[in-house]
Amino acid sequence: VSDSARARPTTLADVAARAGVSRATASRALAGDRRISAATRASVRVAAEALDYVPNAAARSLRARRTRTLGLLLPDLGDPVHGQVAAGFELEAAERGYSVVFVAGYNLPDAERAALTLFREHGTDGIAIVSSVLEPAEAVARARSVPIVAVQPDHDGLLDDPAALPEGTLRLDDASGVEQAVGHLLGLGCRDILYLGAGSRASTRVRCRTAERVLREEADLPLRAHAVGDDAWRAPALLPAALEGALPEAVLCYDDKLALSLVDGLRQTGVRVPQDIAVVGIDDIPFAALANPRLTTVATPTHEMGRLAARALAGVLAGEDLPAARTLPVELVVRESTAPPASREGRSGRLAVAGRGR
Amino acid sequence: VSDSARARPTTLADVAARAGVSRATASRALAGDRRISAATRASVRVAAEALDYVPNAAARSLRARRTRTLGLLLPDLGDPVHGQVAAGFELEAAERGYSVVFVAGYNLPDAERAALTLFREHGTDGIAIVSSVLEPAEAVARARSVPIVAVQPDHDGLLDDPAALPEGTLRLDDASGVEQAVGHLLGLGCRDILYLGAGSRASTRVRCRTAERVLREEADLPLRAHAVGDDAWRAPALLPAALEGALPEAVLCYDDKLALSLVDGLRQTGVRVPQDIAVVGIDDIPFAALANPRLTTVATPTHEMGRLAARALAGVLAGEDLPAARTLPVELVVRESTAPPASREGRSGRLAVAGRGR
DNA sequence: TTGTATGCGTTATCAC
DNA sequence: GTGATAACGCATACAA
Repeated sequence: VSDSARARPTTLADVAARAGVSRATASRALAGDRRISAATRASVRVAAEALDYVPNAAARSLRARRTRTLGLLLPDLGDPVHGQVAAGFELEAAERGYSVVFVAGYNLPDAERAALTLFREHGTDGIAIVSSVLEPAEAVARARSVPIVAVQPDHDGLLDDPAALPEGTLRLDDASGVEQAVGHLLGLGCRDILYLGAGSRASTRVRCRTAERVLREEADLPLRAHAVGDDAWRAPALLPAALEGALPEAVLCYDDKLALSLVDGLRQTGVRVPQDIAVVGIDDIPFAALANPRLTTVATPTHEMGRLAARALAGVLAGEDLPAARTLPVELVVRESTAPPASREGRSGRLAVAGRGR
Repeated sequence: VSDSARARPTTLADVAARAGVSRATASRALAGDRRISAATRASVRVAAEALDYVPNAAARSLRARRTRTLGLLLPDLGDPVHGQVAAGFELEAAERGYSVVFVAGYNLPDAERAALTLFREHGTDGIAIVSSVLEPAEAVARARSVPIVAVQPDHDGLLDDPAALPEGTLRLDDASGVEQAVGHLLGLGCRDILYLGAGSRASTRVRCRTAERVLREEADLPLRAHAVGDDAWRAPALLPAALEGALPEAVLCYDDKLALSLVDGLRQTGVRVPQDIAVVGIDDIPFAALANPRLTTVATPTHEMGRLAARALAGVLAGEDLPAARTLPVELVVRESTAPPASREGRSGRLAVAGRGR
């Protein structure tokens, strides 16, 4: 923190002076403008180097009317899934010369609105919203004609019309994931299946519906369902109670966090997975593969989804069209937490054992 | 994306015109300047509201020479620990009216340098660097007199002079954590202890040294040590080999990721934790508590550390002094992955059983 | 190929 | 209490 360091930062004018050219020429030279002679370009570059010149982004943005900045709104940076999306987004953005402003919205509509306003202030050239609870129409309106892509949206309208997604939307093939999971359980011979949801927003309800439909169509069986709070996974001991007393043969959980927590809660009550009950998660976070038993789950390309979001925005800003809404494939990974109920004669555990399957 | 939306955004001049005042007055009114009459302030506010005015951050920054933006440099947004730090940082920053630009540096010196240059371009008012491999002196120099705090630094100089940390540095009490962990293992009766490091940067070596010292001082025992790559935790099956053939009584791992992965790898080879070997991690990520066996680990206040970093920067920008380097307390959480070797008569497993303790 | 001049939207300095 | 005006640092339309 020396005095000289505190001095006024070097500007383009300084560089121009040192190179003996006008500011305009210096500007063009540093931009690599082919109209400037190679010799001049080189000397300007040398001067800039010597003075340790770094352009002022604010001034550039003000003049150029673009910031080379992207905004990313997501529920929570600390969440393993969203962290992964964020990492992919930042990586792709950086590779394309964009920096990223992150805002956490915690699934709060007002926080999300505030984030979009913040992006407007900062003049972000593009916006990605992950798992947003705002209706797409509102989000687009608030983006003020700045390109926006929705990643795995979670607004209520999803329930009414899942197909009506704006351009640029990126989502996981939840339906396929749930189908694969339920199909797997059915193949194992499970008939009494429960869906354990987290929260009551659209995404969990859509998954529940899909599970219900698949179970009905493929086996003419009813689905049991129960929902716990968004943070219920933090209290594993309370989770077995969500199984409604009667232990199902299998549980499909909203995500891996919940599944891993449920497995732990069950262990506390003496219920063994998969011997007494099968558990499936969704996401395939790294710890799903390290759990004991290793978790059977639906692998989702979260990092890639982040990259694709940034790539789509960079594409638009490079003059391309925003790609049509896209659904990314997911794949069931069968591990140890699921097994045929055949192996479950003499199930143990404090919970009552009662099949509700027909 | 209507044409009207694409139109030039409303500026302060528009607001001023609508309110029938000058731009200067409008600016002051919106800033809540007490010299402007309450009536005028109100009418300007109404006009701004009506026109949906949002100030232009670039223009403001250019003129005001501050951006109300903070830069956060960390190794990887997708990592559970750093994600937690990032979440805390963003939360505290937002509460204090700062937005955050994130850059991932992946422990690459050049990437970290580039990030600091980026922050300079953007004129961030403050900078936090998490787990940076740059020497503090270089980081401070590159910050160009912008306040900078180092969170849990990881530069090589740490090895020579752990005490020489610049103001504002925030770090975990690694020494205490390792002491508690080793003390716990010693108390359990473990004599043959191995430290399993990740990578070869300073932080893991410091932990190794501390473990060595504690073991020597408290029990006059030698420490075995082995290091695997930064990403070795992704391949659990390969980890047991790092135990050097002879199964130690206990393993202290660089972090929870590695510990959980090791436990999984051991399970594949038929070695039971904690019956055959005790495993301790560091961090207490959420999944440490959900593992089977639940992981004994050193809990670190990662989210809080992020908050403190943002708070320190906001404090400096509000005129306070940068707080002195601070070491945050950590606490051992004893769970299921550690047990007395007494219970280990007849250890099983494919690995040779050979104590090297005296 | 290079230079001159202007304006981006805001805040701050001065005057009234 | 309010208004005119300058300046922040850069990119670009226009001139040469």
